[in-house]
Amino acid sequence: MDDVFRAIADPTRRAILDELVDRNGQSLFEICARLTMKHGITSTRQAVSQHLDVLEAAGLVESRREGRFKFHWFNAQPLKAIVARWPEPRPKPDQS
Amino acid sequence: MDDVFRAIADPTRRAILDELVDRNGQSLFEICARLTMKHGITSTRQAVSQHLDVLEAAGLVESRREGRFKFHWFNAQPLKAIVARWPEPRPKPDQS
DNA sequence: ACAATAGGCAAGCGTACGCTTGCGTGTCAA
DNA sequence: TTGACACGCAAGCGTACGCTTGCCTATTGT
Repeated sequence: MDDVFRAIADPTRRAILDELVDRNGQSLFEICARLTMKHGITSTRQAVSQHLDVLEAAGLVESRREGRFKFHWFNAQPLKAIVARWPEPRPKPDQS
Repeated sequence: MDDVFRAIADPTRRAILDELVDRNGQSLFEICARLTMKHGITSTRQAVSQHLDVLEAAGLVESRREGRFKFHWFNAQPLKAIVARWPEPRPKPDQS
């Protein structure tokens, strides 16, 4: 659970999730290309690969190796626990 | 929006939100006491104060000064945009 | 076979972050 | 008035994080 919060703390990783939602099952190179094209992120392939490792450790991304490609899929389930954690408390009283 | 992700990335700040949900409108000292009692967090008052600044910058906490006390209230609204950001994409195909 | 492609591993670097420490400010009570 | 209490400000420190660089492995195509 801690890993999920850490994973979505970085803007580049959030952009990766955005791109996987837009097109699921991308390879590492596809993700790199989309990050530079659509988000202006010029990070190296290794940097993106490390981000994907963090996302995968958080359960937000699943991957599968096929030949020389490694495809990545988004998994939204860990995010749902975030909002469920903090229910609405008694509201703040107005100053009077 | 970026501030929200950064704010909930830290476990101490998440514990602060937990305590504010449990009892809304606490002062800084109350929060410090609860963190040590219920979470084993021994951070200084200044550390907790800085955490509250981050939470307030993210819109997750509102505060009001009354006399020599500063009371804090939780605001869950910024959290709702998180789950709404990443809708469920086409699912990952099973290997066959 | 051999070159090109897709990706992995590990070390190093700079910065940001969480935290402490020391001191200052304002409020309340005796 | 004076001391105690609740909190703020700012500088410094150590660590973790994001990123690069260099080199290596494996798969594909010609």
